[in-house]
Amino acid sequence: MGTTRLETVPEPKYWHLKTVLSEALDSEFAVGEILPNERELAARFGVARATLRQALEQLELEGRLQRRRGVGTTVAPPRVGVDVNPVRHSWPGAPGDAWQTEDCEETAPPVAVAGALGAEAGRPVYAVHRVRMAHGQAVATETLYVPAASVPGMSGIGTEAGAARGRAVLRELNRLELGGQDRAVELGSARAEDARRLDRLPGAPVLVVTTRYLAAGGTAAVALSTYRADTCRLTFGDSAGVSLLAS
Amino acid sequence: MGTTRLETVPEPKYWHLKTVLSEALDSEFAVGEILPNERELAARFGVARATLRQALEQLELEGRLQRRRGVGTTVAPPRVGVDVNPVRHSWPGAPGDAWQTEDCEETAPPVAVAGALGAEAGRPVYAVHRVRMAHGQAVATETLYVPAASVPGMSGIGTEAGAARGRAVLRELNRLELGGQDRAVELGSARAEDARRLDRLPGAPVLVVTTRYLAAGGTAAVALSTYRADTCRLTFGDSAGVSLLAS
DNA sequence: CGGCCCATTTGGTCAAGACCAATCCGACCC
DNA sequence: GGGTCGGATTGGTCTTGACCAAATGGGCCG
Repeated sequence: MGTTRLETVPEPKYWHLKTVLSEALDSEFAVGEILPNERELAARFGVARATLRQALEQLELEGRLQRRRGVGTTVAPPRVGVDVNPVRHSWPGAPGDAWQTEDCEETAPPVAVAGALGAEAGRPVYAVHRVRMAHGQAVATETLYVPAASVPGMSGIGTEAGAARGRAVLRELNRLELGGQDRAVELGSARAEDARRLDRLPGAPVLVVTTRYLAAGGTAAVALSTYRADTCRLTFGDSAGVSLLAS
Repeated sequence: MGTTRLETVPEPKYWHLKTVLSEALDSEFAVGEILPNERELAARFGVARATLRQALEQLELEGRLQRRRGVGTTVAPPRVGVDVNPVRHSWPGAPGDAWQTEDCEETAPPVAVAGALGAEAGRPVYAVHRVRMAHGQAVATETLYVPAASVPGMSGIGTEAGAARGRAVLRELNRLELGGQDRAVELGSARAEDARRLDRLPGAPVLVVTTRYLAAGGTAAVALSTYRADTCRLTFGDSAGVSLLAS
């Protein structure tokens, strides 16, 4: 990464800058390596720091960079493929399960959730909070909403601790005959609560996955999952889901 | 939306601002309505224009707003659900097909694509370019890579026009026994070419879908699709994929 | 030695102002 | 009537400069 000056070009400076940096990342830096700090990079390219940051933000959005206040900007490893179609036996307690149940509360569901649950609207639900780990870091949070009426075996542990109670809900739900799933994926920004769990700043880009678990009687449960968009590639199906983005 | 002043808060101003604006959008604005311009909004909230823009960018990322230079900032309609699991008969020519084939070229595939195609690496492929329409606007672009050897019936129309040639490739591909698909979804930023087709600025956030079409002999084709992240909610399965994000 | 504290480093936030470029629309001319 | 030119409007880009907050690491103190 030399002391290349930007010329007057029809395209925005930050866009050109992003291209230059991207090529430099490919050829001159190793994963995990730390870049010069923003003030020095800006000076080296002859642009304002704000302009440089615009380029860095794009690269971070694409999962090429990782920035941490007080530490620096490092080259990010390739995105990790995360299967959103976990086979049934990978639910809590089973081997290979990457989800960690953290809490469970009995509450009135948000309106959107109540609507998705159909006839069960307005009735109390269990909200089970889970976190998904990959490579030692949290990559996703999830809230699973289960109508209380669907898991009748729960009455015995009404006041138990959150995590254990959540595992019990999932165990009961696992006993039901589930007829399939129904998913949607969209872009969102992390709420303060999710950002904290994912070790990100509020507003960080996340992939929001909405799942409906279907049963004979209708919708057995719905889940709202948020995956770190910078580090995750969501896969559907058996393979690892090769990325063609490098092309 | 009154002349509310921001107080000194522990959270960033743009974050608070985003919350205030978001609530105002829910209660005081209709879809399609145009907001006051950025300079006036900034003055009204007593912040710098850059700070206001940070809040607007977040809201645009979440699909709440739509901004167009020279026009203004308008309230965006809810995201449109787009099924990425099109049934087979919806391929070109069939009724209900939202894809429009635009061009087709015979070329050497990018390395990432060659790798995904396995044994066919290095061999020439057809690159079919398509655009997906929804509600009268382009919401996705796609490049489908098919090994030339897989569609032998093409020799007769080698020099034909792009779009017609592309449709022929798809028709031939459709004759093969396809064994299923394999998908991955990740966040990306629109390349200049895709941005132009999607009526967005370069770097706009997109959902990148990588699809492998499987056949008996291995991978029959791969597709790289980019969906407008601001306007699309990708759905998998039969239902419309209700969004719980409003909660 | 062990733990606390503080200066340094680094990215994050914010301000004020300038100019650029896409768009729109009315005035004008043919 | 219809096309064309030109300002006015609006979001997009860029600069300079300042301060804030998380993280680190070295040094001091018990």
